Amino acid sequence: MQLDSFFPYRLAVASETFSRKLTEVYQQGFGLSREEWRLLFLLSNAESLTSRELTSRGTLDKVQVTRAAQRLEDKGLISRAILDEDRRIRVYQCTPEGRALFASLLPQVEARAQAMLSAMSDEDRMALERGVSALLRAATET
Amino acid sequence: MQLDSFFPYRLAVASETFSRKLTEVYQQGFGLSREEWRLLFLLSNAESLTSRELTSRGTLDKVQVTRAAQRLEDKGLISRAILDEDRRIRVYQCTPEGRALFASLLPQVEARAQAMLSAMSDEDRMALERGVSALLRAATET
DNA sequence: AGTTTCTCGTTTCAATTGCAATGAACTGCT
DNA sequence: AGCAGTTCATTGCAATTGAAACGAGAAACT
Repeated sequence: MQLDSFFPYRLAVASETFSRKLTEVYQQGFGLSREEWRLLFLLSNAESLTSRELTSRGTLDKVQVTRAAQRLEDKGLISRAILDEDRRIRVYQCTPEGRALFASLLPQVEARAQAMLSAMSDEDRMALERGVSALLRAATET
Repeated sequence: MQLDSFFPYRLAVASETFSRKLTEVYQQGFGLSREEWRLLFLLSNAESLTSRELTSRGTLDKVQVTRAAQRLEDKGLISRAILDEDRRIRVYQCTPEGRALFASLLPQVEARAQAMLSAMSDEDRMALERGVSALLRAATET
């Protein structure tokens, strides 16, 4: 068995290199980590989200949310408040700066992704899309 | 734009969860990290490999190789020697214990992977295989 | 009301990682 | 042979991460 013909390995490498090229964009663009990027992504869509919602929607546990949110707040990209009904829970919200940054960053990230995907044939791209969707289902259920 | 319809995100999540389920096997089986697993994989195929070859073949840089090899050596799974022709370079080799462990671990890892993949239809699985191969090419070239 | 139990977010501490610096060993040039 | 530059692996240090512990707040039970 060769390592580079071992499917799990190729999947990991493919995903890592793809991901890394995208990370470069928001990393160099504003020093955002992947966790911060994900939170900003989620928050820029919604009016506001609680810590609870952030941990359930994304793939981040509560510690990661705390830390990523802390940094985003330090950078002035999101705001953090205490929920009145339950004073344990935090409510996060994008600041205008956060929304502006995300709005300028998203097209760049998408462009970078497109650049790689458009190096593939239409059939390959469709196969990838289909395969990943199926894998996502299978891996989370199994 | 929804995060969970954003392809790069779904790819990352799919790959992470898939990878994590495999990691559990050699993690619980013998406390191996992914880097250690990869090195063991490479070394169990070859008679011996130099540090130089390990860094070029795998996705690990020289620091990661040094550290993963250090741990594998501590566990008695590989041996480390100095190359005569060039005394800077290390030659790594699986010990019998290392080979035995790998031989018992690989089927388990493969079984785990198969369990997830067989939850997919044949068409989806083929699409995934094809898509990932194409992505691997595209992402490394672009 | 008071006490226990549970659910949060945050903190703490140890382990891991990434990057730059170090030192050993080789190469090429004079 | 001797020196300058290069290529290795390793190490030191700061930043990141993960897991357990913590403390505040809510819920449940008496």
